[in-house]
Amino acid sequence: MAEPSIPRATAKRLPIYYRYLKFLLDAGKTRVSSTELSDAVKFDAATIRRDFSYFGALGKRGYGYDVESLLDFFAKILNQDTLTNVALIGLGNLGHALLNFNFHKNSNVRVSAVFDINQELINTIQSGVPVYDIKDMVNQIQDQRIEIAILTVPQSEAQATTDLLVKAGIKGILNFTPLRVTVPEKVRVQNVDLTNELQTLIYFIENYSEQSIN
Amino acid sequence: MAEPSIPRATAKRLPIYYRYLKFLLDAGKTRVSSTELSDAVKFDAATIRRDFSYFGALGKRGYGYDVESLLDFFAKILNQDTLTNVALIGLGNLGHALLNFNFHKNSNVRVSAVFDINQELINTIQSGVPVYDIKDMVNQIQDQRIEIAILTVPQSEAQATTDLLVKAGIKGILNFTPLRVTVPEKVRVQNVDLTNELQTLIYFIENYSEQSIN
DNA sequence: TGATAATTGTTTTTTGTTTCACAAATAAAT
DNA sequence: ATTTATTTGTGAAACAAAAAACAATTATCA
Repeated sequence: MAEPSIPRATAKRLPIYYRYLKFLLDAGKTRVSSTELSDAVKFDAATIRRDFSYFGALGKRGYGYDVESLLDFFAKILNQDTLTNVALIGLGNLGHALLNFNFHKNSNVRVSAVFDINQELINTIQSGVPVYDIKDMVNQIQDQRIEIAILTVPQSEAQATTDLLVKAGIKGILNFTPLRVTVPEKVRVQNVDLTNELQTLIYFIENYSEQSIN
Repeated sequence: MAEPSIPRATAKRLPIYYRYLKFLLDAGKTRVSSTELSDAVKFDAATIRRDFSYFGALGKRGYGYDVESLLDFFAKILNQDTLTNVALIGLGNLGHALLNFNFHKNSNVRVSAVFDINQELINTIQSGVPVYDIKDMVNQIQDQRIEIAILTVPQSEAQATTDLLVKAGIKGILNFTPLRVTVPEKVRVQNVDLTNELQTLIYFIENYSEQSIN
């Protein structure tokens, strides 16, 4: 692949562009300007043009961007042709919700294995996905060549479970626990901290007047 | 309050500091250094010292920070003495999970009202919280003086529901829908986009070698 | 008590990101 | 055909955040 390494801030916006372009295509739109995109995705139009320009000249001056070809381009960039299997670790409240959350509907991601310690769940199929004993996690992840895990275990188990994931050779963890887990350099962790999001929102409301946090 | 307006990046870290300090206090620790904090929360020690210094000289050179007084300080900053009631809009998969997700356990936040369109749920109590008809949302939110909403309705309803929330005078929305909703300046939106988080994680794994995204 | 080690608070530097502003290119209109 | 309106792509400026570096201060220990 070896794309020219794009700024991180840009990389985080790519899936948002992709999703909205898909929406536009479905809606039958053939062209779109950076200003229109800006209205929809709420990033400054200049930011959008700059983001796109990292990948070359994708638009046409005086015209805008061709929806279909731009979408095709981003599909390639984001590897939308390849299905990514992810493991879900921990089938509590949030785990269940994420299992039913249809990642697959708008993306190339599918939960293909669930791990838990609850004997009642182990060896059952939940929402179409097999549930395994967490004791078999390392082997299963290796056998199934899964590289991404969604972590929704209790905080107290977070580090130990992460260590197992690392041992299994996982490359990325979407961490829903409030613990900031420790991993080797090569493993990437993306934290989703719901309590934190809410508290930050409250803090901003109480202490700032202007808009937008993201 | 009118604190000297702190950088946004710092503000986002405050709840994380707060939570970890609470953990330290519970564990019986009386002092902590920026280096120790750095190990736990994964921000550079210099960043942590800088963050704290926006609030004055909270530490002691050669010693570190006193856990209890630092915690007290952050509790005030984050208004931890006041309970914040939030409304949950939409009781689907994710809504249920968030209702059972114990925000209250580590924070001053509580879901105090749920709104949905499902007649089977309306006027029942779910996980200790009353469910109202979404038709009564504007009135209820105003009567109960709720200022924050968690939005977990289907994407197709997201903008219309947001418009109602704005009408009801809500000040902040934690938006779990993939739609980037449009709101007036004064209303703050924090987007939590799960598909996006996963796709970003995958993109980073495939295209970058170094660590950490947040 | 004096020397050494630890650790903060802050200045400076570096890095990263966003936005402005406008020339270049194109499309649309007359 | 020519003019006018649009819209990109990008250099430069502005802004924001992170990290390095280190003086100042305090603790600890011999």
